[in-house]
Amino acid sequence: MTHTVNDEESLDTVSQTLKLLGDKTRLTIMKLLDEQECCVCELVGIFNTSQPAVSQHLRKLKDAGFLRENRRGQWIFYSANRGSGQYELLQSLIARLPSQLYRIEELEKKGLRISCG
Amino acid sequence: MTHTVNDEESLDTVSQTLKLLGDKTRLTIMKLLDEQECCVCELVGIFNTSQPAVSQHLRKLKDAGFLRENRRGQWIFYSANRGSGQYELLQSLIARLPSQLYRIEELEKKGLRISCG
DNA sequence: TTATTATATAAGTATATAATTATATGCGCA
DNA sequence: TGCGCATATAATTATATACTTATATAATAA
Repeated sequence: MTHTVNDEESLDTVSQTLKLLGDKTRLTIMKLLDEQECCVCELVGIFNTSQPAVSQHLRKLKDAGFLRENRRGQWIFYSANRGSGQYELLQSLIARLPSQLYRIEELEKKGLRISCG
Repeated sequence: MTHTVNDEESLDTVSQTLKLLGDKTRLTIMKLLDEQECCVCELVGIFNTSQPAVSQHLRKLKDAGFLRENRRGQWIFYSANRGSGQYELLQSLIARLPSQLYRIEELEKKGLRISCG
């Protein structure tokens, strides 16, 4: 058995995934969205970045197949796509991270939670 | 139990590690060096990059604690540092990748192998 | 010692990435 | 319809990253 094209693809796929998750904001977003569906404005309230910055991170994660989106009225709720072919890899990474649910609780204290879901 | 400083560190540590390994060349280097100790000139022969480029990748990996170095004469041999605190994370990633030993075999065929080790 | 080989580092350049600002789109409601 | 809010996209700017070229360091061998 020798080197195959699939081998190369595996290196490409994994390195691209790691590059995507090698950003602290995106990694945190994935951890949180694996625990709890959130809309964009909640994520904006949680992270110290602008709405476009959050949108752009979400776009990259969605393009890679890591997110599901779910519109309800004017809000778009995002959550981890557990059907992604890369979900197991994602899971093995975020399982190491502390829960981010406390961020949602902080949002609630500030009255910024969108609870229409 | 609430949010702690360690939690933040975990997010920082993991995201930095993923950023480091989110480069295809570095990821491949780590896979290979986990299987087989190699010197710099062998890695230069294997990857299509210059010697300084390889050196710079090795430096980053070494700074992160992922590599052990071992000088023998004029050669410096690198291998995965299995004692790294992050080795388990590293292992969970590279275990998914195909063996890179075929690259060593190709080197041998070209007569570029440093077999003094 | 000098020459040669292996490796590292520094400086510069090119490219990629993330963030901001500005604008567009889409939905709900008066 | 028109307005306000949520989100997305485009364009720009700032920053980070990877690579190249040039040079320095270290070891060996003549």
